[in-house]
Amino acid sequence: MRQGKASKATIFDVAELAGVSIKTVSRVVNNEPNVRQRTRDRVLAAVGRLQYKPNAAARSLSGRRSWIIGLVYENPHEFSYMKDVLDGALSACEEREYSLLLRPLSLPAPEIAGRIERFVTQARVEGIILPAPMGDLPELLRLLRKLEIPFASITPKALAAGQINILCEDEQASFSLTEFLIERRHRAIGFIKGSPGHGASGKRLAGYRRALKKHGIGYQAPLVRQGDFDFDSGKRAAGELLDLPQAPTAIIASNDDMAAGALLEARQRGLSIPENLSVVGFDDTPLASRMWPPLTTVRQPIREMAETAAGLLMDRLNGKAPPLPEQPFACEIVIRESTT
Amino acid sequence: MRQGKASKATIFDVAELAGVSIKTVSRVVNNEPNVRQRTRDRVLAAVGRLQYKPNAAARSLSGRRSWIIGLVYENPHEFSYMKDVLDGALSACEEREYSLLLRPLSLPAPEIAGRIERFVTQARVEGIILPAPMGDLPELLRLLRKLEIPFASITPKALAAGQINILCEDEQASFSLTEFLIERRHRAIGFIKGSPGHGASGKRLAGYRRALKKHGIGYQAPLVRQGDFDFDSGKRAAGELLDLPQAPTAIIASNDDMAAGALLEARQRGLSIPENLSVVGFDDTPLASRMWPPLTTVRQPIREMAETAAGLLMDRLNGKAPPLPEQPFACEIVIRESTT
DNA sequence: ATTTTGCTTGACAACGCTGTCATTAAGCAG
DNA sequence: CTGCTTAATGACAGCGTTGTCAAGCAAAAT
Repeated sequence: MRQGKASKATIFDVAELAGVSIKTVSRVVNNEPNVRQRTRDRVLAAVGRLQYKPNAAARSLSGRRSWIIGLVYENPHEFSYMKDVLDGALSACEEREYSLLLRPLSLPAPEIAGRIERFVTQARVEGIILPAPMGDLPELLRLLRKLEIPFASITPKALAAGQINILCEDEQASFSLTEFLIERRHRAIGFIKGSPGHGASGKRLAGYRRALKKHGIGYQAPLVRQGDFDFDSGKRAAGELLDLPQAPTAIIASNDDMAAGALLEARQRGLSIPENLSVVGFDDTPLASRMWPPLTTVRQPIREMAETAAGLLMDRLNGKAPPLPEQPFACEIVIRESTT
Repeated sequence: MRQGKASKATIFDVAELAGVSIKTVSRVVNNEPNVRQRTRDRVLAAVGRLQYKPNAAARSLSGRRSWIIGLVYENPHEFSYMKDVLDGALSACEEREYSLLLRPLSLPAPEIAGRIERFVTQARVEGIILPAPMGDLPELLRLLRKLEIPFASITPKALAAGQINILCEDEQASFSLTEFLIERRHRAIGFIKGSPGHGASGKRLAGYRRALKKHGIGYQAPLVRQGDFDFDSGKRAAGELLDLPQAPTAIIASNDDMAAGALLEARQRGLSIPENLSVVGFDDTPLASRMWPPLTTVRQPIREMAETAAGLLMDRLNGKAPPLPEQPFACEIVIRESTT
């Protein structure tokens, strides 16, 4: 079946109407230099009249560019983080007239190499965006370097210099969040870690430890529990914390979903929040503001970060000097009713 | 900047290695008939040895096909519905080696025509998937027909015959949900409608009315309130219902987000759920199972529906007789603790 | 044995654009 | 003016496929 009727005009039609060669049309359309203003106007007028749109396939074939970038992500149950990434990336792409192709992965993915390679190869993707936690997979990074395909990673873990890497102040945010609780007189503060492989997990724990240290509170291993960013793991970890002989008066969960789980566990034990237990999360997902009580959490400007990452990547693909090193994006504590 | 190193072999290389013409290679690669088995094997072997991948751009240009379909959606705050749609569509595309391009819209979109037309035209999209509520916009449907671009719509509102239209039993589901409450001895049942433009809104209300009628309960206009599928609107509408001289003992919200809003409003008035008020929603979003109390709601097989829609669309694009008319996908009531 | 038919295969021209390089027009110093 | 440099334009060859059509060839029919 043929494509829709729209856009039949080719570069030849435009050239003819404007009375120039197709190459000149090409120059104008691609904003190349060395075209007289008068000529440019004439061509532009013809383009407008004929509703000319360059044929992407021809352009790719001839220019050996696909004008496509890929977004490789772990497909999570709770999608709000990825929604923001998606929005940001899409908006950057639209601005630059790139297309965005998606490739969800389920980690751990044994066939990850094959899937990615096929993706890059088949779709002729020019570059790849790696939202957390993809940038934390050394294996994946190695593969992309081998394939010689540029990428931009969004992760709190710093990459090698020269790489496009959007950082977030995860450590600082966690520090602030912990300090916030300490200021509210909490001394026994439980911490639920995220998945081991995620850079954010380590950073968030580090911030917690730094805050404890600053305020002279001893680090107690039993107060730190392993989670995996999932609701159920949060519930379970909270249960372990509350079973402790000296149960914490506050719990920091490494994301909102686990915080919600912790909340449920606490409630099932008859504790009321925040009177008996304060709970905080990370990410400020829609869930955080809709549960009861609404969750104190940390918001990251994910959308902006993704937009920036995608933008930098495309600029680099186009040979523009990437004004790369920016300072990390700031997080913001959102105080709600789950904390005293 | 050039693309990665992967895949440099062209159809010529394969042809040479296999000792056949490029056309024969093309035939084999595209699974066309009339190639001797021996020849086919020889070509396939060459393809394997050279790691040959057809160049998508050349293929599109020559074949006048883009192998791309588009997903046009309203970008909602709560993305869980779209996540399922995305998963389903992506999986169907991967199976058929199509690419999926996204185009989020914010309704009402005055420039919708332009954005869609540019999308179709620029990306050379062959067909479009319309998740709810896009299929409910007559203006959009008209535009697509004008553009002569095939589409598949997911909506409870039936389209003209012959169109690809994945239906859901919204009406029936709402009926069952209402009946479920009636069986639990509720007589004054409030209903919070969804956005007026959405087909699902009408269907869900219709199911509610049918159930009331069947059980001899009079329809009372004040018990039905307008919402817009958003948390805040649910909270507000619930407030109106609870202000009624004869407040309902149960509230049906047309989606989970509004149900969460209703729950909050009720709680702020000191009502306990479900003892003083039962609340139900639609969609079974992650939110529903994470809030307190967990929400009784209705689950639709969105992922499967989207996968089917995308599959049918691509099959039709490829001239396959679309085994179109299936029966609607069944919904399932998920009973949790928000109802007595 | 000869013709017909249908399956295999190949030659070659598109497809619509960009890259390269040659050509022309314009600007400018001498 | 003239010659020289540079900006503006055009001619044309790809880019890697698929579509069309003709040719080859073996099996079936006469």
